[in-house]
Amino acid sequence: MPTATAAQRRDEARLAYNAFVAACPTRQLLDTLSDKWVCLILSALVDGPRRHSDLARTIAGVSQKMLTQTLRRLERDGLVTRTVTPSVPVRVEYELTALGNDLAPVLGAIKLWAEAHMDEVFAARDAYDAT
Amino acid sequence: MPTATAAQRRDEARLAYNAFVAACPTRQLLDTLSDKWVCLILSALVDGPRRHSDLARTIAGVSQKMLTQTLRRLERDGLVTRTVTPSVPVRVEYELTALGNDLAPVLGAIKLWAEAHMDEVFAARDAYDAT
DNA sequence: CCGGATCCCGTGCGATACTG
DNA sequence: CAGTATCGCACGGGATCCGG
Repeated sequence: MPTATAAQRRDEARLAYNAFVAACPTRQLLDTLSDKWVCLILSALVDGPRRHSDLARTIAGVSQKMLTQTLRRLERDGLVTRTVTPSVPVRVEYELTALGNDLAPVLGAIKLWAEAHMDEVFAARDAYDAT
Repeated sequence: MPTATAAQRRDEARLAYNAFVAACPTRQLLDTLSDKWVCLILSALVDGPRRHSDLARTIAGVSQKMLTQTLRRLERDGLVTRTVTPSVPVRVEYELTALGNDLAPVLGAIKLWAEAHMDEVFAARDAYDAT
C-alpha cells in the first residue's frame, strides 16, 4: 500500500498517542497547552504579529516574567516565532507559526466559551452555594 | 440573600465579558477551564456517566485528591452532576450536564490537537534545542 | 472496599529590582 | 523596551489516614 489516506494516518496518530496514558508525552503537551496564559497569548496573536510590550498591555495582569517564560515555551514548541530587530530601542515581535495558527482557534474557543457561558456558570454556583 | 448577589452579578454582565481584562470574572473561569484534569475528566465523561474509581482508572496518573477536587469544582460550576447511590459499597456517579456537554468537545479538541500534532512539536523542540 | 478528608512538602508564580 | 535575577509565599498535588 503506497499511500495511506489522511483519515488513516489520523487514526494511527490517535492510537499512538493517548493523553489518558500517564506516560504518554501528549500528557505533558496537554498540560502546557492547558494554561490560561497560553490561551490568552495565542488569542492575542491571531490578528497578526505583536510586540512584547504590546502583548503585556493587551493581556492585562500578566507578569512580565510569565509573559517571557510562556513565549519562550511557545517558541520552543514551534507555535510562535520571535523576531528581533536590532534598532534602538530593540524591537521584538512575536508571530504565530503555521502550527500556532492551527492551534490558536482551538484555544480561542475556550476563551469564547468562558465569555459566552459566564452567566450560566454563575447561576450554577449560586444554586450550589445556596444548598 | 442570594437574589441580591445574582442581581449584582447580572449588573456586571451588562458589560461585555472579556477575558483579556484582568478583573473580568471570565479570567478566573478561563483559568479553571485551562486545566489538564478538567480537560481529561470532561473528555472521559462524554461517553456517559462514570464512577469515581472508573474515572481514576481511565485517567491514569490522577490522584484521587485532584480527581475529587476537580469534580467538585465542575459540579459547582454546573458542568457535571454528582449522584450518590447509598448502597454497600457506596456508588458515586458523575455525569455531564447540558452545559458540560456543550463544553466537553471544546476541551476535547485540545486533547485531540495535542495527540495529533505531537510529532511536529517534537520536531520544533529538537530544532530549537539544537540551536 | 469505595470515596473523601487531612497533612505536608516542593514547585512555581508574582513582585521587585537590575542589565544591555 | 526586552530580558534576567532573586526571594518569599501561596498553592498544587502526592502520601496517608478516616468514615461507612
